[in-house]
Amino acid sequence: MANPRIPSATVTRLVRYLRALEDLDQKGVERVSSEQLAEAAGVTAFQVRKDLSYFGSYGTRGVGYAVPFLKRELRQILGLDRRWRLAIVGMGRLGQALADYPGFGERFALVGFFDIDPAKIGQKVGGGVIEPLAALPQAVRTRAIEIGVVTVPREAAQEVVNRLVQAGVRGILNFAPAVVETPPGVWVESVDFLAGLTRLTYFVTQEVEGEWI
Amino acid sequence: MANPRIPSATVTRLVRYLRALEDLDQKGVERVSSEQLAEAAGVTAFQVRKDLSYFGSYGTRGVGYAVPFLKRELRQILGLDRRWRLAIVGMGRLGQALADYPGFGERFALVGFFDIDPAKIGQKVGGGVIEPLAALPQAVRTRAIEIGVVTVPREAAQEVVNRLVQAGVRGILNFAPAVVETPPGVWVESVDFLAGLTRLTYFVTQEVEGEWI
DNA sequence: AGGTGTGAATTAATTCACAGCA
DNA sequence: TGCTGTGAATTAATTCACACCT
Repeated sequence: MANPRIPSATVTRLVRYLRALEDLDQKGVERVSSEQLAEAAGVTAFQVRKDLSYFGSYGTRGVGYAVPFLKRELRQILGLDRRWRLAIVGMGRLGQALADYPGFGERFALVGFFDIDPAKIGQKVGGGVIEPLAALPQAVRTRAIEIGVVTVPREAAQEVVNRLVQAGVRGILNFAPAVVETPPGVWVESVDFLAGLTRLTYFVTQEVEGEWI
Repeated sequence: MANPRIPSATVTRLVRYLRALEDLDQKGVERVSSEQLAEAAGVTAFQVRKDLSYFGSYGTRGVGYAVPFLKRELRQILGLDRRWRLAIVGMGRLGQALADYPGFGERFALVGFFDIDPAKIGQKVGGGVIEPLAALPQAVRTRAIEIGVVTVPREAAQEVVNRLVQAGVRGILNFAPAVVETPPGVWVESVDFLAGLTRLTYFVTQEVEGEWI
């Protein structure tokens, strides 16, 4: 029924299941089988059932899963049943793009925008104003910021992460192409498109050489 | 000596090793042990040695690895010993940010920028001009485009991937928060920051509840 | 009959221990 | 002596088969 130890790949797949369920829900579909959900998420039906079974029993035998119910359950499991408070550090092009990204709205509140460049301080972005990095510690406390989004250059990433950790955030979403360290209890997820692109060149190269599939 | 079957996690780590080696090389370091390289890449020394051993023997027992040599070897393994030709489809904010991203220069040539919005056609970006999507098939052929970068909204992603595949690209770097399908022989890597952010909320939530580490 | 939930079997990835070479 | 390279052991993840419920 509950959690012995969840494979982290399972968590990644839960996000896909949730997206598939949101699509289905929007189309008015009320029930899915593991087979259908698997199809929509691009995995196998075994995988779907096993993944869900780590967290509980959400389906009905002989019937399938109720879409709105499973959607709600997955949201809760993934911690999306509340609004997280985020700050972005590094208001270059990427930081600004994120500040204006429409997909944030519902589940995330962008409540801080920081940069070290004096020329940027005071500029308006998304729903706020760019502040100096020195204002971070107080902002994290007074605005209850839980997650820091790091969009600074590679060289500055670890230093910014340190400051965020010091200020008291619980998690970090790192966009810099760097391996950053955090103490236990502070989680990091990295989004690294250059690494993705390089994996791609590797696989394409292998395939071209035809040495193995 | 050579490849029985490479764990895909190994390929991901090779990218980190290469970055660490580039840092070390820049600092003028000429030799590293697996211990030092592991430290720099944030993994264990066992891992480094095992990962490298899938591809060959690059070190000297009792001494370590020669930095410039290993760097070159990893570049070759990862397919970075040549310049790849890319096109970006979807010239919204993210597409434009990528078009101007300085990190592309050396190993990637951006040779096409496409959008479906007539208002965008003809605008200048990065090193080129935005063209209509209808011009894609010919461009892929005449400019030998190998990789398509997809920066369109979620709903349009699969359709654009289909067109890129049809046009003849070998790999796709997908930024849309969607699971996209390709036929065998065409590789996809997805870069999905919303998925990353959701994994983060999951882990932080678990930690807060304190049920398991 | 139909489809979930899960223990067992299989396969994959990581960790370890140490032989082997400079 | 020191550090790599790798088979063997361990641990983790995936796949499967089927008992079980509606």
